[in-house]
Amino acid sequence: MIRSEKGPINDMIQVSRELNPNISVDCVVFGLRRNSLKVILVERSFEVLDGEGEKVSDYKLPGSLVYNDELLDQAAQRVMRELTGLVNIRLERYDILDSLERVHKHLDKIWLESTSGLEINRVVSVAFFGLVNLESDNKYVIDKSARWMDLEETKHLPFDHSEIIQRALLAVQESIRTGDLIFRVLPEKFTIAQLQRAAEVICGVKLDSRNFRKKLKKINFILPLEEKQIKVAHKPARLFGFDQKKYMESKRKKNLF
Amino acid sequence: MIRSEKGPINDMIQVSRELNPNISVDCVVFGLRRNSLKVILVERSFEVLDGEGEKVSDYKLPGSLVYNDELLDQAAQRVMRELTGLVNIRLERYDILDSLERVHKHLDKIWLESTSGLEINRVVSVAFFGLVNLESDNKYVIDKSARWMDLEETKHLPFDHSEIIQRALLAVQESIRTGDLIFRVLPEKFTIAQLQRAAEVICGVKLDSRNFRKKLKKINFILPLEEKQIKVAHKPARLFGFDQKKYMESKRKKNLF
DNA sequence: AATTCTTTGCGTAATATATACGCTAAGTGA
DNA sequence: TCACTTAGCGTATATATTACGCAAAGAATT
Repeated sequence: MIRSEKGPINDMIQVSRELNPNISVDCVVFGLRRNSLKVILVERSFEVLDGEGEKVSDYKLPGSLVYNDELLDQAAQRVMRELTGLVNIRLERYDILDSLERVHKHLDKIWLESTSGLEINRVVSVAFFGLVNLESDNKYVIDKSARWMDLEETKHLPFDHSEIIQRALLAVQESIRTGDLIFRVLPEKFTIAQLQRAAEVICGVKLDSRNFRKKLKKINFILPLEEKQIKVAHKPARLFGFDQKKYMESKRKKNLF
Repeated sequence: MIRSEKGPINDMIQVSRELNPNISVDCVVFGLRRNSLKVILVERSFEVLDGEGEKVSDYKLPGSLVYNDELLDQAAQRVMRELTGLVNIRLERYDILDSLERVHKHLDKIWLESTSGLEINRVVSVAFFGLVNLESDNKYVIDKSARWMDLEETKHLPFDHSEIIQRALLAVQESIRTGDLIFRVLPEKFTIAQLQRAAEVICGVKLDSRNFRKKLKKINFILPLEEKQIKVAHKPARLFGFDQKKYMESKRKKNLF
């Protein structure tokens, strides 16, 4: 029926572990560049052996069925490791996809069945998002079969993956506003301008640097350090740090009505 | 092994539909009373037939495995209909429970297996919350095997249901702040005081009525009507309405940084 | 009919937060 | 030394938030 050329999922089936045919995870990992947002996709390249031997080669989100003895978070980490080579990306659940027509395209169904070795009838997928900085020291070099893709190139993906990405972007933007997500794409010591640029690119807005600075000064989990930038062709900026503990405390307070 | 006395889940298995042994839903439906919040639980009453024939009778959240041809939202509605008699409760997903130890108590496992007729190894559960007004005209009369329970009585439930309820309460409070949830527990035409009391009970706070009124006046999807209360032993209050369309529009705008 | 009671609903003043934008300071590189 | 760029402070204005005083409107009571 199908022959997988370098089917990534085939490689990850280990003896004595059972994939659950009903539960999967999909990961939407955004990569921040200076002026754009990328998303990581993996190649799906296979040949349909019935009929005319149609060759298919396209890209999809990294995802997989979940092992029966595996937590969803673990499955998401495994997917990233096995399909892209990235480890320890912080991932968060933001959605559950349960439509009965998720695997409605014939090609998608036979691909899934052949790579898993299971009969697939119903797959409920848990969606995760993540965010990394592609300009940082950690270069996030990924496997050959994976690619950092422009968001514009993700309009026509297999399954419901285009839709998943759209919703992930909204979830990331929301987390930037209210959470600590933005500090994950900053170096440990960062300048206010770096923080601002990251927020601007991810949320697609332009902010006034003077007011932005003012606002940050009264956030108590962003602490000014004694260090400054060096060797920059302008006034060197002060470096700041993110205080995890104080962040956790300030999270508790909620403004009700 | 087990004999179910009036096992509610037994009654709902229909011919020709298959329950999926890996996916379940659990529903946390809060009921608003004048001064307290209740939550709906269903009776679990059965007799273990091995050993000493231990009798068990306790309460749990309404929940069920999901049919293979059923959406999660449909499953949640079915659960409420079949286990409590309530229909058309608005329910929202707020969590996924995937721990491997969810069904760690022996009693819970044999109960689940006997009522479903399936071997249970791994159940990932999707949690829903809902909110209804128990003081409204619609009395929300529920089946005999279900009960509106005080939150304080839900500390030691089977499975991980106590924890699920705690998290549901936080999700409801958050939705009250930002969403339209509160309008579902109000009559179509309501006074500002009614809205305030609902918010106070659900969120557990006390608010200044004069400032509360001021705040609501500039929310453009809460429209003042020409009607007033009658036959109340005090100055009659103006009635207000909720404008779904305007609410949807105002939802789009987000304040970024 | 006058009085009392309760809740509505407007107003005001003090304080805090947000926004727009001017201007100087501090480095590197020419 | 000068030009250039970004950092970082200040100020003025508008908008929100909070605390609280008080009159108005109906029903119930006297």
